[in-house]
Amino acid sequence: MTKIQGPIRVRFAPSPTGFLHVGGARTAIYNDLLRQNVGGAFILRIEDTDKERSDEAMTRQIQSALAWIGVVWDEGPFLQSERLPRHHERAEELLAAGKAYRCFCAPEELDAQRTAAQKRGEAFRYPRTCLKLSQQEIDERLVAGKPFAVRFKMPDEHITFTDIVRGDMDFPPDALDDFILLRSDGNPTYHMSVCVDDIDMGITHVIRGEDHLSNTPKHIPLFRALGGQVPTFGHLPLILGQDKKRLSKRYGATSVEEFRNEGILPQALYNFLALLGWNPGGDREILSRDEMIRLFDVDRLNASPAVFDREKLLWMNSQYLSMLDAVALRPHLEPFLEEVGLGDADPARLDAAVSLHRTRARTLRELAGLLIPYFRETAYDPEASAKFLKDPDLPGHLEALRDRYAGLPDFTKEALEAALRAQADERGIKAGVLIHPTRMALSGTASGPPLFDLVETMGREATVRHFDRFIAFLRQPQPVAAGE
RNA sequence: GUCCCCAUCGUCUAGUGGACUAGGACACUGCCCUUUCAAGGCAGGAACACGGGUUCGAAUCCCGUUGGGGAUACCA
Repeated sequence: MTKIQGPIRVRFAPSPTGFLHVGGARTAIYNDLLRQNVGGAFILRIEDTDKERSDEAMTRQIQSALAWIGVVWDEGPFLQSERLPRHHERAEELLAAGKAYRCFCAPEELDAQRTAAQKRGEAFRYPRTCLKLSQQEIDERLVAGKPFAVRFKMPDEHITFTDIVRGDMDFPPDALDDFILLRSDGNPTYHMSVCVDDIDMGITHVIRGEDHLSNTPKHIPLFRALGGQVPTFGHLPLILGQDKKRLSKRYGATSVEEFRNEGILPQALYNFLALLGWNPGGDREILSRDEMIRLFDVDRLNASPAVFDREKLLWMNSQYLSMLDAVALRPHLEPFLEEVGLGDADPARLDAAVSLHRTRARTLRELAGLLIPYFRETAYDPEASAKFLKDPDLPGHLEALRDRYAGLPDFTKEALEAALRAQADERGIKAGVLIHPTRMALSGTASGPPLFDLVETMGREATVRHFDRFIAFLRQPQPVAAGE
């Protein structure tokens, strides 16, 4: 297919009726990749003309979600609501030029006709009742103060265009009807607003969701009637849920904000969403934004819908967690540290602990949870600690090990390991007999990073304290289970 | 209902008429590594929706069926 030549002007035009959905985010990402790949400008436009459903807070929310995920826009945000007079003005021009006409038909009447047509198995098209009105009839209604909408006079011809992702499209004239440009309250409809804005903003490429595919044959003649350059279109397939139906709340998080709160890294979400419907060629899947920009090619955009796979997102996030070092992770981790009460923990120790645990967590929230034992006493996992209670020699072993560690000249993992193994030898036991309870004493769990890394990072003082506490735990009278 | 779009492992995908015994990734299973848990390495099971064509040859092109999705608004 044809290579897209820059500079181009693309736009992302969400309506602020909710948090930024992953589908919207993906659309923004493809616009971002295209814009960065070929050069030009990315325009952010907020389609807030539906005042009842729009919310200023959501507008800010969408911007912050886009910024967080790493989408860069060059112009805007422009609020569509502020351009209403302009939309109105252009509609008046179409009316004056005879490219649009007033429709006095009552909505209820049209609804009835629509239902009847559907019953007969036919597609309903506005029968152009009001197009046939004489000037005199129009004037009479105007004088009588009859409300009217303004309809676009659709040309009676096939509308064809080449969609970037779907190829050649052809819509026959009987599939289209004279849609409304201006409502009877004078407000422009979505179709009117988008086309006027796209023209005024010099948009050359419109990459949007598939739900707009059937709007495109309406928009193309409108662009022409308005004397504007018809942009190139590309319609992205939808993102589906596990049941292959449109992604919905039932499957958990669907907005960028929710993934952020769960502890997904922005790089991971960007990467994951970009690959949901686009393939850069080759087998690599972990790619930075810069690499994706370099490789981006609309020809490799998929036309079939994709199911959103949470598991794979989590996997990708864990890959990013492992790739980034503790310092790079710091700003992302901060809110989650606050959440678990580690907001003012010692940074050096925090970084050391993060390096030990990053490959063991799938989300930032999980990672923060794994860090707690380094700073606070935590409960011993009841199931995993139960078996240590059965060994009467264990408290003695651990006391000796504690004393050895307390007096160790250098508290390094090599020295710690040598000391532990030496003690095991002296006592004629296997190293594992000491290793496992020591891990439990320090972290409260049976799993985690290599033990001596854990001990070193914990530090001498805290280690000794943990030993004391665990020895006391082992020695306390054990409750006897009822019935035994 | 009508119009439009889509169809490769459970999922994301590679594949653009012969190199396909259909490749990779997630998930799953087994093995290795190992003080545990991860990570990593190796191996395994797992797909061309169905039916007709076209062609010497079809996952790939055409038609139909089925399934899924979208649009059918004075919502965006």
